[in-house]
Amino acid sequence: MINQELAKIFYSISSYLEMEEVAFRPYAYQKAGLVLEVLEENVEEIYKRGGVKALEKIPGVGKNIALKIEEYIKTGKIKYYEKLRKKTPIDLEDIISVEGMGPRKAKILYQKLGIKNLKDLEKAVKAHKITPLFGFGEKTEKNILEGINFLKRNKGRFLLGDIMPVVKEIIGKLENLKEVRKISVAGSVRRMKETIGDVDILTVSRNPTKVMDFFVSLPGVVKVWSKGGTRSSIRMKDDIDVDLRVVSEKSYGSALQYFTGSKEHNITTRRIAMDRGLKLNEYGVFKGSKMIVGKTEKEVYKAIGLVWIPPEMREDEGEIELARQGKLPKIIDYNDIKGDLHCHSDWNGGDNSIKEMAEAAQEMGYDYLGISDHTKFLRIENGLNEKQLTQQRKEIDKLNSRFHSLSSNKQAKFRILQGAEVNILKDGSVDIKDEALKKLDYVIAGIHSNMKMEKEKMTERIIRAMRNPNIDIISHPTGRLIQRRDEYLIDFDKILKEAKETKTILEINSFPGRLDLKDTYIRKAKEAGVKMIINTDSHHKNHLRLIEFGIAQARRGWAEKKDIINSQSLDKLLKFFK
DNA sequence: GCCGTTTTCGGCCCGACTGTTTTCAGTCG
Repeated sequence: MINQELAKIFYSISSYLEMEEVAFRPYAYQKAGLVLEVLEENVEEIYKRGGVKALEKIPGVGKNIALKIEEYIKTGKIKYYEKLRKKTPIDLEDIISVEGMGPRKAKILYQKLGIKNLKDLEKAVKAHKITPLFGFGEKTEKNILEGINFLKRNKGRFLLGDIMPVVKEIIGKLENLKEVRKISVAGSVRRMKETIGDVDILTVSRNPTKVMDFFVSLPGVVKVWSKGGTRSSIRMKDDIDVDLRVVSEKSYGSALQYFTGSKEHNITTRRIAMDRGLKLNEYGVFKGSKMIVGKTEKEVYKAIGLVWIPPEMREDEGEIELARQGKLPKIIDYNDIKGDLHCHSDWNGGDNSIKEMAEAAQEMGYDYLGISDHTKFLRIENGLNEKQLTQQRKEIDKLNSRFHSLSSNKQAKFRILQGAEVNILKDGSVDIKDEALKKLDYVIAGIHSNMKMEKEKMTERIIRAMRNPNIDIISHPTGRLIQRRDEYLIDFDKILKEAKETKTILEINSFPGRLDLKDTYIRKAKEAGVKMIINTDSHHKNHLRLIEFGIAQARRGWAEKKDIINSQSLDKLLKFFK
């Protein structure tokens, strides 16, 4: 967790420096933040092993930043950062989280109007105080207000991808206590919702007091809301609230069912219990005052005439009726994915070489990996042109023949595919010539510009791309960024119809801030018979693990193995491409 | 502030879009 804390601080320093119009240094801090965010080894351990010198070995970390990491490890603070914040005492991170606001504008608003936080900003905008300022017009006023409203709608919720590492760490520590007999996360985390309000953990223990003592003194606890024998509530760093409940072993299953929710799912299951003359609550299933079952979820569901329902499906969207009929779809499993086809390498935006990415994919047990680097329209990502794609093909061929000569069966079977993530331009054409596209194993197309088009035009734009006989996959099809940007205006039904006709595959992007397609669209796609692929959009080998969140989203959308093309073997996968 | 088959200084961070500025600055990917 300390790596992520430092990453956040370095990002923030980068913003402050940008505000002060310092050249290049913001980029250096940004880079350090990026690297730390995905670094496998804890910086504390690196420091313990080799001091500042070892820290300097981390790419993007030089002497200065290494010393700052050391300072943070020793004191929990970075003086340089404190100084920057004191100099311009505003909630910069909050203010620039408003779409369209950046460090420069934040500085002007602070200097001219004394705006320090979102509240000040909202007040000033509503009083039309910013329009008279140089560089701020009516549209800016409107955009800022919209941005603030967007943030407000999503306040207090965290991305599942940000919460999960914290949850895993806490559960890992509690599991190691010999007093803990059973433990599981419940609530929206267990249902793998894309955003999370707070974390609920359930446990069974013979010594609740000891477990609670341990819980409230975990590292990273900033506040103890309450501490009791059966329930304690804490706030962790980054304002994440965590509840721990100790329940009795005989009620563990019903408690888990009750606290996993969703509320709507529980209302319906309780009604079903009532219809059968039973009562269902967090302590068990009761007939009169006699408890029938409660130890496991499976027997709880069975007692009210249902088969066990995967947590991701528990939203009362029809799953209960299917469970009653024994007709629940067999949704895709977390182990079903055989390869990842949306990955970037150091040929442009990524951090790792094709070889490193391939080795990481092999470690995950994959059979294949697709490299799909950005193409030339995206200059910042150093997008590849036709000639560079040909060169990249040579490298991939070389790596593949090297894998084939290896003795281990699994490795010899492994294959790297060459794709590309081309850009769908304003008119629906793409930025790479057809002859070059034909030479690739598959082609992903995505929108990375002009996102504010009218609904009809945007839909037409995507449809034209899907009709291109070389384009196989549409990446992040709706363009949303959770809590940051709405999806673009599209007629999704029309897109599904065209995808089906042109045999174009829609991506489920696993990045925690995207999850695009989202669950409800996945279900629609499945019902329309449109094939999907779960990809990570990795820019670093460690991102490959994010596949978990894409699979979770697919499960929430009831997708089965047959709906997801990269649950298939390489031979079968290749048949899906045009 | 980092980095180095161009090694201890000089380069890195580009181009489109937006809003508003009549010639460009800030934001975003």
